[in-house]
Amino acid sequence: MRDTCEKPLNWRAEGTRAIGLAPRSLVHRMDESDSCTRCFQSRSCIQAGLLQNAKADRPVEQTAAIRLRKGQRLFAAGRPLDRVYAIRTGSFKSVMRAPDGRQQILGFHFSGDMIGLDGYAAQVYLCDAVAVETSEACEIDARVLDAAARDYPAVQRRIQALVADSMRRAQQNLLVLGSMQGAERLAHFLLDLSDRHRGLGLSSREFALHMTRKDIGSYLGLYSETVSRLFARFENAGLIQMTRRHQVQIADRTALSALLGRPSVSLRIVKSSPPTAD
Amino acid sequence: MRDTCEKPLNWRAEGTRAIGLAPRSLVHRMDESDSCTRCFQSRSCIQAGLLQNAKADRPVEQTAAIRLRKGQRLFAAGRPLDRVYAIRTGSFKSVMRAPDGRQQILGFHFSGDMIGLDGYAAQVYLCDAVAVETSEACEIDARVLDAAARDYPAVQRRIQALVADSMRRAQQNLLVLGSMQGAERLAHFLLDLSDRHRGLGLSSREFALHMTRKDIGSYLGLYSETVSRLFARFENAGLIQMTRRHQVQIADRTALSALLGRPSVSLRIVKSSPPTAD
DNA sequence: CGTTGATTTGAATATCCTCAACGTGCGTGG
DNA sequence: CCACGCACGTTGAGGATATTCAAATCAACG
Repeated sequence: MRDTCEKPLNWRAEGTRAIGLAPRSLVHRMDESDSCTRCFQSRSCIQAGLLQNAKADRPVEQTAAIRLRKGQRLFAAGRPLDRVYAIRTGSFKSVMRAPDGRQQILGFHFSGDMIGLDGYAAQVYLCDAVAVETSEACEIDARVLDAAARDYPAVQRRIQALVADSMRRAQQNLLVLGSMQGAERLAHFLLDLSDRHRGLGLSSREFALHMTRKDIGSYLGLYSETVSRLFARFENAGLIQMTRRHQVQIADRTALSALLGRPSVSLRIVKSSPPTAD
Repeated sequence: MRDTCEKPLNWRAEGTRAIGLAPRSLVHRMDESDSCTRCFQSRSCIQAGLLQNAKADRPVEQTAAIRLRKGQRLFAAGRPLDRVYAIRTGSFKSVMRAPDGRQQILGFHFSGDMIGLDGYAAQVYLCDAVAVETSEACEIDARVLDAAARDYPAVQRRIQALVADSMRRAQQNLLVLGSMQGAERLAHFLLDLSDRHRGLGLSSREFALHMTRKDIGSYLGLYSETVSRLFARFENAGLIQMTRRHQVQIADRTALSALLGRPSVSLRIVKSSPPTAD
């Protein structure tokens, strides 16, 4: 019943993780650097991850992963939820649009995350999903997923956990927006990203921020200028370092965490731009 | 199979509405002013509403509704979700506590609302539920609910819809906190309450705000002083009128709605406190 | 190499927080 | 029933924080 390849799969960086219950439960494994498209582009990895764990084997259908360029929309709010998506590469943002044109970014999603599940109960997408950069997503048919959930308790539980996460995340963000001020919000954001990157097996110390300052601002309830200034303050205070325009390095994780929990106590300039040789 | 009383039930004001799919689907009906405790205090109304609609009859267990005084807690975040609750009378707030002691109010809930369902997927309560005033709630055993959901698609759908609502509400509030300023947030809050009161068959023009200014502030991401000042500005501008300390009357709904969608344009004093004879 | 969009920086302003004092209403107990 | 105490609410003044508008800089891309 195995189909394509036998190589180890970098489950964490691929769509499979989204549903897969544990790496060892996957049928297919593949090297991180391997790009065996035949396997990646099929729905097989995901379903294999699902069904193998449920102690079943199933024939696998071949479908292409969806590729989106920056700014393109994966799904639109209000549409009936017929598929959910596992992000293979790149990143997406969840955008909510108010009738008056205003928009709010509800979250950012990275490789391995599932998106669309916040609308699972409503059976309707609650927000737009827009690619932050060129990205690929595996589509998972909602009916197939429902069927799997009906037949296999483990799958059912996994889906529930993912839905629960999106609820928890929304409520957590309410706390962030409702009772933190700028510097604290940004610190929280950076630490959250850091943790999630660690979860992906990537560096939690240095990572890319492909979204714009405006996007970060929308997510944090701030204006892009404010975000920009906060980044500058963090850098001056020695908390972070911008290695490139969209690449941040956590220089002092402890001090960043210390920003949480209390108002923006100090943020004194630590190094007044000493002309160091780098 | 019917047990206690045959009188018409004010479904809207009672816990039954929470799950009941439509008033006419209820087995038991009772007059609004009637206090037939035997029926109200039993789980029967709720389950009858559930099961009758699903075209089934079942024996009914007798359990008391829970009565809480102001400030008492119905359930606590982190505990396994073994029951959900339908509010019979009074009101509750959902409170999230951060490890650092800070707290954020996630929502207010009134008679007829179900609470606890935001943690349904997680199988754990995600927040505390605290009585805003003396209140009564009917408990619904999660296992009984699950069983009903398994057996009856209509019940399943109803629960999903309620879970979906709590998700939608959380996301909507993210928009409010993330991209509206004080006056707009309060206007939104008042209009939301107004609509919900209409939904309960109560006046959408005048209603009570039993929660404190501090609670409203926490919910809206503002300080109680700011909330107080905003109320004063609204009253001066002729948008609302405080009939009592905790009773508000929407005087100019159109103008209130107009506050949404754009920044706090004007809020000019309409009547400079003319010494009217009242 | 020029155009475009994003980002940074500056200055002025608005909003909201913070502290403090005072007023009000409510419940308790005399 | 009244007096008291206490929590809540209101109001004011000052300051911190974030917005807003404007201009300059930077980066990416054709």
